[in-house]
Order: sequence, then C-alpha cells, then structure tokens
Amino acid sequence: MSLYDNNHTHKERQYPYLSQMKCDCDNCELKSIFYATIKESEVEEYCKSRIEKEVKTGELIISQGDYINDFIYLKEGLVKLYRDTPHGQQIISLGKPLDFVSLLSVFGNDTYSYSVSAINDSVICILSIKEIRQLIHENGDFALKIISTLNKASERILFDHLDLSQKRLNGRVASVLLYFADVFGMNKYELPITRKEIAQLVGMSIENVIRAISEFRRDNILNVYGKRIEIVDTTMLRRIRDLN
Amino acid sequence: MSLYDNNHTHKERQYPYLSQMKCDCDNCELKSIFYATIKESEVEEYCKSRIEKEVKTGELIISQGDYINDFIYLKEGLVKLYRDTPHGQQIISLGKPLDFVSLLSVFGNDTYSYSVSAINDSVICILSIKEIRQLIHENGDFALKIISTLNKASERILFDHLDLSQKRLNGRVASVLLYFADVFGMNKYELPITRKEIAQLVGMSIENVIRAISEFRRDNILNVYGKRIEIVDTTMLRRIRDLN
DNA sequence: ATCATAAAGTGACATCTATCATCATGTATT
DNA sequence: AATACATGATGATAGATGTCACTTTATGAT
Repeated sequence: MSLYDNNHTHKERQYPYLSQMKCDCDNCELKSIFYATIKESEVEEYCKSRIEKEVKTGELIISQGDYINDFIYLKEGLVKLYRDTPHGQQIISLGKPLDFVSLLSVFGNDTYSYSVSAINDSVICILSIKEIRQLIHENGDFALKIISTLNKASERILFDHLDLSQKRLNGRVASVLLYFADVFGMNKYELPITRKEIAQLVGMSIENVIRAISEFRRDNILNVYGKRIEIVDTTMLRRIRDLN
Repeated sequence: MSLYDNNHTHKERQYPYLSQMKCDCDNCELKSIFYATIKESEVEEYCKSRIEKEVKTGELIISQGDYINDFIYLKEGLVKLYRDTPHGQQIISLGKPLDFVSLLSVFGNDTYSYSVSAINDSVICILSIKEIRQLIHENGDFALKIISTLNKASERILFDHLDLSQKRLNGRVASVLLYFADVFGMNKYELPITRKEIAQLVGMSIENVIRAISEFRRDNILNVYGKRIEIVDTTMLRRIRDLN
C-alpha cells in the first residue's frame, strides 16, 4: 500500500557506498555552487569523495551530541531536524530534497545540537566537513556562496518559527498541510508525519492538532482518510493560515 | 534620573565619524577575529576604515527593506532586532555590547528582513560589507572564523525562541528578567525596555506580562519600582524560568 | 489469525491567555 | 500649571489550549 519499501531485507547492505556514482542531481544546490566556483576537474574529485547513503524511514541520521564530521545534503526523501527537551521532542524543521541537513552551527560547534532522522526512505549525500572547510579556506568564491546559502536557510527556519508563533492552532495546522502540498506539488498526498509530529512541529497538543484536522474535514476544507489528505478548498485553507 | 542623556542638544553632530579612533574594544570579537587571521598592518587599515557612530535611545539603525551596505557591530548600549507584522512589532532578539547587529542573511540577501533600533544610547561600529566580503574572499582563516561566529549567533537566536515557545507566561517573563540581570551583571537594574516590548519579545499580551511581574512582586521574588527592578529571590525566579 | 502497541479520534473539564474596560501614574509639550 | 499621551496596573469575562479519560482504528510482530 505504501509507496515506500519499508522492509529491512537488505539490512546487510545498509551502507551502500556508491562512490562510483556521479553527482547526478539536476537541481543540487551544492553541485551548482561547486560548478560556479571551482574547476570542473576538481568538481569531479569532490563527486568521487562524496558518499551517497540510503536511509530507511525512522532511521537516525544525526544524533544530538554527535561529533560533526560530515556535511550532509538531502538528495531524496524527507527528514526532520529535532531536539529532545523535557517536554518531549521538539521538531525544529523539516528538510525536503535539496535542503541542507547540516545547518545552524555546523561550522560553529564541534557537536550537533540537534538530531536528524528520516521521515521517509531517503537518500543523503555526505561530504567531509574537513573538505568543505578546506574549500572555504582556499576558495573565496565558494566561501561567499556557502555562507550566503547557509545564512538564507537559517533565516528561513527562524522566520518560519516567528510566523508560526503568531498563529493560533488552526493557522498552524493549516500551514503544515499547505507546506506538504507544496513539497509534493499536489493537493492530494500521503501525510508523511503523524499527528503527534505535527504537534511537535507547531507546538500544540496532539489532541488539538487532531481536532483542527477534524474541523477542517467537517467544514469540507479537507478530505481525510487516515494519512491520506486531500485539500479541497485551498483558498479557505490559505485564508486560515494567513489570518489565524 | 535616567543614566542616559536623552536630550538631543547635539543633533547637529549626529554622525560623529570618529575615524581617528583606534579599535579599542578589549573584548571585540570582530577585532579578535581580525587579529587572529590577518596581518597587524592590515588590521590597522580596517580600524581606520571603520566608522564609529553614536545612536540615541529609540533611534533607528536599520530599517526593514534597507539595502545591506554595512556590517554592523554593537560596541556599547543595547539594541533590538524586530520586524513589523500584522499583529504589530515582533522582537526577534536583543543585542548587547559586542554582539553582531548584522545577522541572519547579511550575506544572503540584498536587503534587511528586519529592523534594528537603539533601546539605550548606543555606540555602533560600522564596517563596509564589501570589505568584509572581500576579506572572506581573500582570507580563508577569516572566512572560517566569521562563518563560525555568525552560525553560532543565529543558532543562539533560534534556540532561544524554541526554548521560549515551550514556556508559559511566567517562565517567559522570568527569562527576560534574568537575561537583563545577566547583561548588567547585577540583580538590581533599570529595566531598559517597556512592558510592551517584553510582550513583543516573548509573544504574550502586555496585560499578562504586567500581571506576571506583579505576581513576582507579590510573591517577594522581585522588588519593583516602575522600571527599577531588583531580583530578590534569584533561585525562585530561575526555577520559574526552568519549570514554566 | 492473534496479540501488543502506537496512532487517531472525541468529550469533559481545568487552566491559561487575550481582550475589554477602566483607572492611575508618569512624561513630554505647551 | 495644564494638557495630552504613553505607560503601567487591575478586574471581569470570553476564548483558546492543555489535560485526562476513554474508544476506535491502524500497524507491526509473532
């Protein structure tokens, strides 16, 4: 039923280091930074040293406290960045394909201050943080590009939180539902996270998140069959997001 | 009564370009980055091109939408970073001496996505963003240091918001009061912001912020005479911050 | 298929917060 | 001194959210 292969039959090849692969992501921002700033021969080199790894749904990619050795980039799938608090998990942000997973203080700290795990089966690109630091050190153009990209991503996360904090329950839940419609490019999709995770993302209780979704269903804004979501009245849902 | 000279008698010298001054801030992080990464003769050069400017209480330093031409650093005083929203001003963070004022997307956008104004009379150091970009471009050590510093500062702001969002009214207000005790290094201080600004900072209504302070006063946690605050029971206030 | 467990859903109620109205105080201006 | 205006303060009330209890449904493991 699920689009994703959740069985673990190939656990024995859990680390498929496919280093023979090319950097073949058409829209990879990192690749475009490489191509814009360093020689093509060198790009090839970095492509080779890059590791591509498959991670299964639920698998931990980064654990809070881990030493930062890698610079990680999401090629396919969906991940969540979160931290453990006395009140349970707090989701900092969701990462969609072509987002940096290594964010915030990758260049400012020795250890990660947050965890990352796969929401869907995903493919991540792993580069050595040392090599990236070396590149920043040696190549000014690359340094400027990467600092710009990271800055923008951090600001996006912060401002999303500032926006959310001004909304009430319904507006927050509407934001999440519309976010996924945007990620998938469709108004009908399989919700990749649980109600609990939505709650952890928007900072409300599980029960109230469920109530909000139920209310949208009753008001014919959504069709809901478990995780299957269809946004029927996008205009109204946007209005709720923007006004609540 | 106020510690600060609020009259505007010397408006005619509103831009005291004191370029003859040395970089004399003992703890200036930017200066220490300079000294750690570039030649001393060059440091002198940057010191000279630097502009030191006095800003009065309430004065706007950066306005949302302004083109980013400067890299700004707070030498003395206190500033607030905020943005205008349909719900009024939302304070993003407070900047204390030796904090960067230019944050977030200084290297990622053409224009500022937030405003900055002086809470107290302040002194800011202004460097050309072009020169800083040039330095990043030419000097790998400098690039790595500055990216690390900016990353850490951005993470601090984001995590402060994540922390606050998990607290209730009293915990949020306690956080602010303890923050200022930390900034001033004293349990007795003149609150530099209004109750309204505390509300805009912690995302609660003015009335409830006032009520929280009144409650702390009634419970003998604070002495309050208008803006004059004395934290009597630091332990209890910390407990409220950490548990609420 | 069966079981255990997590997730989804709902109602009742307690708690927290926003809003409105009102008043007091302080500050700046004339 | 008189005025206007922002700030500070408090009570009453409505509205929003959290918590608890419980049921149903879905999911995964045996």
